[in-house]
Amino acid sequence: MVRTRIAPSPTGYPHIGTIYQALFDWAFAKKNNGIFFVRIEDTDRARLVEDAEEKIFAALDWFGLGEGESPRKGGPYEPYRQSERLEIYQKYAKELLEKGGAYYCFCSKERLEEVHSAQEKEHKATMYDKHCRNLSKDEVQQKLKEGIGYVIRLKIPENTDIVVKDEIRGEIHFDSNLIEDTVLMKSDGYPTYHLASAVVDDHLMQTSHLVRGEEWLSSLPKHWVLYDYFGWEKPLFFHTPVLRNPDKSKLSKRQGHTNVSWYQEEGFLPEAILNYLAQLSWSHPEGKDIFSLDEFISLMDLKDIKPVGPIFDIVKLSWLNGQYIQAMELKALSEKLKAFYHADSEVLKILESKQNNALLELAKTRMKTLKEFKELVIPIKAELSPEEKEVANVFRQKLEAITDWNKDAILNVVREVIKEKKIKGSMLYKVTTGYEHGLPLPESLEILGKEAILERLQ
RNA sequence: GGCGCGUUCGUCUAGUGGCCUAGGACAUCACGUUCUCAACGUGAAUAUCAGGGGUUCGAAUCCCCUACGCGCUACCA
Repeated sequence: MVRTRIAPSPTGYPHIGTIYQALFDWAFAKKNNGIFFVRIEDTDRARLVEDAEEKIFAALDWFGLGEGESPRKGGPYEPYRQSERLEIYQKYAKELLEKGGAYYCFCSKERLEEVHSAQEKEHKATMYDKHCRNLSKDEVQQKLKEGIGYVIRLKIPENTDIVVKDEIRGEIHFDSNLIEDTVLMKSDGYPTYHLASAVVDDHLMQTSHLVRGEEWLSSLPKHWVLYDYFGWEKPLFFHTPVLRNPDKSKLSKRQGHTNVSWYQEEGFLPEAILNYLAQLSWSHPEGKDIFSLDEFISLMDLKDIKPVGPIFDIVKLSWLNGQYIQAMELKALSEKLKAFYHADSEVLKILESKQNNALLELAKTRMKTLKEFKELVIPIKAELSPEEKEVANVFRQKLEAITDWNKDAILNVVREVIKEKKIKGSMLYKVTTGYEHGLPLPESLEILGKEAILERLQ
């Protein structure tokens, strides 16, 4: 049984990188008739954002990446929210303590800082010096009795070569002496990612293929050791590359757009974004750039993901989005636009008018995002120069003289004015729409009607 | 500093020892169409396959070194 998951932490609003992960998880589960589930990792109480969880699910729904099991849907491995699973982690931490795979650590923050700065001075790896690793049972009992705060740390074996396997990159070796005895249980009683997510929950929830960001690769040896201590079978690990800014750093708000909400506000289509994301580190066997989700599901495989961090190219995404818009049925496009402009009565009025379809047909190839629709159909008042005013006047008079209002007659007028006034076509657009370019004048003027146009040219 | 991962046109990529004098897509430029802008069509330019050593009759493809980029180096995930 294939079981994949995303495990977002509600410390911020939905990130495009989370969707990128979810896409591969979701598609792979679909492909294998498996389950894609969502677990909420809310163990970092300090950074918790109240409505973040709700927003994550809303984003998943918007993209159509629905999950089989989650806090909102329930499932056989409930609960799916880590803050509700505390006893479970405590139980396993205790088990590990008994097995000798972990130990109590009573070191103060101050002591840890001293150790780190001393190590830094000597240019050594900064890591816990295992000070509490060999405390005797009595010493531990004594300190516990005294009520000294503690954390539980993982006991990494010494002097061994830890060989882990990432399904995308192959075997990777780590010197165990360079792996820190990491904290498993914090002093507040909450577990860290290493204990809770990577190991206990993914084992208990039967994750078969674990897809996560490359930033976790460095801690894979810790998870490996943990699985071995518990004697559990490991999932297959796939570390996906991180999405990057144009300067190659990790995709950030400063340089790129990380929030899903930004893409929604700009009028990108979820299916186009998914298509873009899919072809970033995976490529269609026939070299296609545009392919459906179904096609992706049937052709993709997690091991075909490339380990190279791609730069997020908003220009190519825009092109793809434009292609999707062009390929849409008018009716579907109209619905999308209505939803997008639900709060904009001016645009809504046009979308609900009789001329809607004719206008959409003209607009279709001229917008890369839904947001660009508005300037194609809603004119603005632009400051006109004396020359432009004169052109507007002539244009108006000639249009007024048309008796049979149709695009051919309008086109004739357009040609005449351009010739007589020796102007470029763009000036005519400016005097009628406020923009230097827009929907073809003959067709759009015919659709809008003589009255409306004459009034606009006043 | 240490450890790990990575490196093919500006960008996303194809490529797994001979089909590669490296293919496609976006972007760029030109031409066609034309009432503007797009769309569409045609074409052009852009990569000594990070650099250097090997292995081989033959390497973008295998090995080693170096450089560079990125990630990790928290009682965050």
